[in-house]
Amino acid sequence: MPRLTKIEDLADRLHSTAIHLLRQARVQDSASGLAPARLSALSVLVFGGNMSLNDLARAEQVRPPTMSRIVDALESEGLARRTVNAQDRRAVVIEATEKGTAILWQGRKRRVKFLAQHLSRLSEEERRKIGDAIIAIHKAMPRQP
Amino acid sequence: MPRLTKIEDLADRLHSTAIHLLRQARVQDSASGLAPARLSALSVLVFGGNMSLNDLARAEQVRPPTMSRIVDALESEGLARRTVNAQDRRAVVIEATEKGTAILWQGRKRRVKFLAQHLSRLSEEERRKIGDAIIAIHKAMPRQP
DNA sequence: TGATATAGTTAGCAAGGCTAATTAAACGGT
DNA sequence: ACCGTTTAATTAGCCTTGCTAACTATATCA
Repeated sequence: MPRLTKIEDLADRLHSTAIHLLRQARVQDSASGLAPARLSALSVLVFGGNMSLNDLARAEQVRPPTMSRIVDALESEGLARRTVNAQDRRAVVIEATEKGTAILWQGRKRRVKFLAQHLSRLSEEERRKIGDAIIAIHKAMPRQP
Repeated sequence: MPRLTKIEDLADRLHSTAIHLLRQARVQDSASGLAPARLSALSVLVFGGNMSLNDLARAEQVRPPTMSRIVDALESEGLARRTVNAQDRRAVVIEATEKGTAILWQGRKRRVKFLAQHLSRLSEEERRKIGDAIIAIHKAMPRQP
């Protein structure tokens, strides 16, 4: 067993906690009837707005061919649509349809409600601590370019 | 836009923060040269100790056939081995090899070091807040049976 | 002993990750 | 104005990882 400094020990527990939390929240997603990568891409579209395929691939940390296929699936399910960008006719603009937006909001509500139910069992004080920690974590881990 | 209560707003931000944090940490994993599911299963073996295939599948929230194939891959890479359980000859005991254990520790160190580097930019006070929040989150989200 | 239950594997399918190669459009230097 | 280069997206083809259904082997128990 390697020796861990205090900060590394904190990092380790933070890491495990994040894994544990998302693993539980993810269970709610099956109710959407959408496969994980499709749900995640749709989420970026709904909350990030219309964007090109390359932008969407970058946001999801996958390669363009992978995203192209995911968008194919979303289109065939009527959840997103492609239009050509008039300024640059090589590029496409991908947008969520109304149906896609609605499905995504339902799923988001399920996840958030699930977490909120658990958080509601804590005291005001404990929830304040979590809020403080979120601010600190965002300070420590800046958005990637 | 739906109205969010304070608790749901906290849940939402907690959720996004966890996604963001793990997305960044995950980048470190490619250095291990191991596919994600294999790395994760190996991690359970190293930190959870030897166990049966069903136990390992349950721990990873996958079905036994999926885990059977992942263990096949780990075995063929010399990272884990199967032995028959002498008490119940239907069952197998899966254990990490020395090589598997070493590779896992290296990867874990990379992830933790990465997070620790970011956390080290915070004040003692901010890190204490994160530690407090981890305790509260564990209280709110109990381990699954 | 024989029916049933349990542990694991095999077979076959779908989703989602990749690289390499292709197509079409835009850009840029001469 | 042209031709070479770059860029956006897609196509083709591979691997990994998820699933269910069906099978084998062993254990359990009435």
